[in-house]
Amino acid sequence: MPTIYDVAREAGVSAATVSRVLNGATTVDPAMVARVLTAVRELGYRPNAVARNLRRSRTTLWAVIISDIGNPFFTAMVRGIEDVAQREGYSVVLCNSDEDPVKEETYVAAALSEQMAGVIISSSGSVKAAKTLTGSPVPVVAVDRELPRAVVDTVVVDNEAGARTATEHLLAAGYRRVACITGPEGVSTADLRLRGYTEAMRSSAPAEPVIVRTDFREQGGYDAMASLLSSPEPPDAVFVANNLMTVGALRCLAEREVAVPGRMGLVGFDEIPWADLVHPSLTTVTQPTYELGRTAARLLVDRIATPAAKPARIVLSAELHPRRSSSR
Amino acid sequence: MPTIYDVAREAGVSAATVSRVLNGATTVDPAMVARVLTAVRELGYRPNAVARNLRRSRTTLWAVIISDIGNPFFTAMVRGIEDVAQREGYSVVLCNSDEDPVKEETYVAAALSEQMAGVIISSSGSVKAAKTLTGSPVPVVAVDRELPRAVVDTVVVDNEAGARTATEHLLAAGYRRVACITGPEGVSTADLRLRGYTEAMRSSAPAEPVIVRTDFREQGGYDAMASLLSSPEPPDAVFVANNLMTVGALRCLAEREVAVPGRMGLVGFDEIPWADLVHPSLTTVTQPTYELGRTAARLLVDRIATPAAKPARIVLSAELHPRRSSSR
DNA sequence: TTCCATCGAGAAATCGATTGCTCAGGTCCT
DNA sequence: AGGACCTGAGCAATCGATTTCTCGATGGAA
Repeated sequence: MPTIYDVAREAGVSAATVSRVLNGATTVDPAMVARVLTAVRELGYRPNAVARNLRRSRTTLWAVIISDIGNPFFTAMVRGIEDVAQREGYSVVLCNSDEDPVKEETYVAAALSEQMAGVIISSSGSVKAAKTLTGSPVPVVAVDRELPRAVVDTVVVDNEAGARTATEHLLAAGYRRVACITGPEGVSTADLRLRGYTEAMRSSAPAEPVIVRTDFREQGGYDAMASLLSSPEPPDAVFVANNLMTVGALRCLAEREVAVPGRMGLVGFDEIPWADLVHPSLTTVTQPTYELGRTAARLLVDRIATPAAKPARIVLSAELHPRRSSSR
Repeated sequence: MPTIYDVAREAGVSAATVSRVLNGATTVDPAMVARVLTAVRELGYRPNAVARNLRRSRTTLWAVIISDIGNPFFTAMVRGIEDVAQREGYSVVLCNSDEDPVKEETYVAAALSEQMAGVIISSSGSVKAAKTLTGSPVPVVAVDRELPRAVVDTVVVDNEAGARTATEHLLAAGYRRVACITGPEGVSTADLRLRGYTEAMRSSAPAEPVIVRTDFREQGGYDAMASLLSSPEPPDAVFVANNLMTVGALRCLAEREVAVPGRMGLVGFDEIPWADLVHPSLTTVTQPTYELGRTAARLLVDRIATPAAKPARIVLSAELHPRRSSSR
């Protein structure tokens, strides 16, 4: 791989001039510019970004730390982030923490070591990772999930309201014993969606709340639904706090031939791809996923520009999409 | 951010010793090791990976360039790659080319500039990107799709055989006018699956092959199916060459209330999440997705170890999963 | 013609970590 | 006791690009 010195020699100029041609471009004689560009082309020179980053002590990489790359919700969000990043001249490095706090900490450490220009994170709950981030000078934006015990730029949806609406929707449809399947404690979306559910139940439900906590995965939803079904007094409807768990729950119901929505009503949080094509079509609370990503990216751009600004907090709204699975 | 010199001063040793403590660990007095580690902890020192990479002239990052991050097939594959990478001490940088050759070229250029340790790519067809890669010293592995006009380590499934099986399955079920919806010319999976279909039609079909080319997206599948339906002599079955297009096709059929499998048989290539829960459940040709990723990652590890070895070519097999959408 | 301002380009320092080389001090053998 | 050898740690070069400083050349004004 040729270096800037090879180019300089080939063009008969100094390395400084080559650098100026490729970056500043000001104050360089057009004839030299031409010579340099020719040399660059002939040698197939490609600047060493590592050396540049070291000298400039900054990079053009963003670390985006999400908790499940298999979840279409996150990948849609990432698209929103990417589109902004690209326009602003940044590249996105996607890190998949897999809902594992230890992996999350590893990725955070790597992002800092690699001198990333910024971090966008959807926390899987590691307080240590959060502390490391806030204790460092790197700009951070929390998206979808709050960063535990930290005050940073944040973009979320109104999880509580969304969950309340979903639960009330089930109650209004005539379901009585509405249960809730939610995610791990300490993950803000799990806790807030649970709170929305509990509130709705408190204020208007004829039955006590029934809560199952599990991970945010398909298998978790399956298992949770199985345990609900085998309880002495099974619910007649369930509000499920994320998309993959909803699919798991539905699969469980399908396997056991429990009629949905006849014997069991179902509402899920998050968009589910082809939710309209499954049988029955799924009622969901959808979020402006792409917008969530875009907004987070914009906040990060602002934060990089003015590191001292007061942290922003943006709450987008979630919307109920009634379909078959909740209609009695 | 403290540097290695700050640590050295704090511990009363030279920077070289700090480096040796944190890396080599050989030939350092235990007392000094302790002093250094204490200083590291107290200062919250975190080695600057950029500087290290420059000095070592190598990194521990892999660029994984895929063509659609929204496609669950790719994300599953990425998991396989990640698991191997993690075990081998590499981090994975995911790059989403979005089926856009220009974006692909940009990412390839970035990977080279950033001195990535290796590249795993599922080409969206850019010959230029392929040339750049093979003309560079960086280890490359092609996965899922061949790298155009290049001889590199490759992991694919037997697309031709899979497509042939799928088509023969439809013919055996009694469908006559079987059409094919496939992806862009120049993308190996699109071309090979088409060839498998054509072979099956040649050898045993009562009707002429009907082919629609589109992109590998859901909307593309939708549009392709719409155009097939509005042709003077619509097919009675369709083989669709990837998962997202299959979903698009199914949505089109559902909207127009074309009975599947009654009036139209359907088989798709690639795993489709909850293919068993949609209505009707979808017959698919599935690939060992995770294994594809793992194998590619292993090849990359080998290639990095022995750059001069002869390129390997591994073909895994795809398997037909008959479900409702193709049963007459 | 001389002097000053301006412009353009090179020399060299720099970013932070790694590593080859060197050398001091101690051990062991003869 | 003297010399060979080994251990452990520091000095300084190095990776490749950027950027400050410096200086020569040019042009315009007096």
